[in-house]
Amino acid sequence: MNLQADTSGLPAHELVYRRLRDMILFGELEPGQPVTIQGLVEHMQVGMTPVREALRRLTAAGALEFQGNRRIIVPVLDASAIEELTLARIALEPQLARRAAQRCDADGVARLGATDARLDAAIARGDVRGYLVENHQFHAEMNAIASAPILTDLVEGLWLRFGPSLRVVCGQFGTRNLPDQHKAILAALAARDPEAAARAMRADVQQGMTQITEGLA
Amino acid sequence: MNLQADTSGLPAHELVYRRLRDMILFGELEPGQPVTIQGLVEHMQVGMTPVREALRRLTAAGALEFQGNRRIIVPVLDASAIEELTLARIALEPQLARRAAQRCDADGVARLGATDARLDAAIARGDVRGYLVENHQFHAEMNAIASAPILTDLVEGLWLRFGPSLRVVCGQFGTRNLPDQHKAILAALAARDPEAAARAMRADVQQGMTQITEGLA
DNA sequence: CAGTGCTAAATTTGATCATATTCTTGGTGC
DNA sequence: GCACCAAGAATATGATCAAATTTAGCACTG
Repeated sequence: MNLQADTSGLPAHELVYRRLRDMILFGELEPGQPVTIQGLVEHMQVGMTPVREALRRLTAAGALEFQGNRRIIVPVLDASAIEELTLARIALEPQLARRAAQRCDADGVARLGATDARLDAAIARGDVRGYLVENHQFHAEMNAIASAPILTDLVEGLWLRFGPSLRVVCGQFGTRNLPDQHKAILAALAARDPEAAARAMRADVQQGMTQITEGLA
Repeated sequence: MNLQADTSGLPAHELVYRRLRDMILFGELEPGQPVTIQGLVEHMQVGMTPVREALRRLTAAGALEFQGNRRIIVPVLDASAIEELTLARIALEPQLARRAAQRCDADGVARLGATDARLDAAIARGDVRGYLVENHQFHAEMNAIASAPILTDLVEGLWLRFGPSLRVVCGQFGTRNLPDQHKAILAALAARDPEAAARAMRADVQQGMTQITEGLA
């Protein structure tokens, strides 16, 4: 399982992008925090051109927000943003689960099961970052099985938008009280039942987004 | 009606982005065509940094495709890409129509009606580019009424993905045979009937994507 | 002798950086 | 409280380096 897929030879702007994306997804940046080009230039030991390109990609995806005044910040989600994100996730992610159930083989179920076990372990030891990483990994692996690159792209963009806020909520409550529907999803995939997979995913999304809503209220 | 909203004072990378986006949406680029940084630098009389940033934004949105070899091309859609785009549009755009119907006032209906009239005029005079511009404008105005910035962003990204291919299809058949559901959408908005608006939008999307599928077959 | 395929030089294109310029902002004096 | 000035940050350019593609030359084979 090679999470850290060979980074040598990749252009600097790609590496900066990935590091920033992980920082957003896994909670090293918090909502409202300003992100400066110069700060990243120093922090990452690279010129400003690659930094600028990475920031453009992330602002284009909505993972960062461009304030008119040449300032960039990590977006702060209001109630209506959360509502839109919920709507979009519920519209898209069950579709991916459905496709995954149609294409999943025993090997895929096994890999997802292993990821889910690592997720449970992270919860058990109270490891917030581990939870965020494995939870994302679980969904990413499922999306890979669905082999729908465009839908997966869209969904990844949504995750980037709520990543920092999810981290805030987890930071408040720790890893207690983090129920998910992963067992039901796994069962549906193993049974090759697309509709059950879609239903379980819908429930998982709904549950996750409710947590964000309540945590930020 | 100020389409060309004040461009003075905007940074060069923003202007390059908008020009490129319009070229993609309204058919000045065709699927498979390579897009080079240096070419754009000459064509647009700006330095390479702004061009690079605009290209990163567009590749992040899926409007352009990054070939591993440092080359960028306009994406060529295969059947499965069209299927995914159709799925995503049907999942999202009816939702926007529903919200628009809930928030639309008489003024909004009037503006949309005017845009649709210009669209019909463009079809009547066989103006393919005019058709593409006004068709996009119609949907953009409706999305503005829906006031759901995140969903609108997502949908705009989808349009960027199929823009060049839509242009190819229109180029083949001219503006004959370009039916749409705009009259039904307008009626639903005027009647403040969210479900009818969603149904009509679903039909409009389905119709448009079917045309692309058949045109490229 | 013509055609094919390989190798290497040349050209084109992309990536990065250092630097100059412009804009925003926060402080200072009136 | 308002105008002005200085500091810092973002924007934009051109130069430089690296990588990839194309082209040209050459040998080899049918």
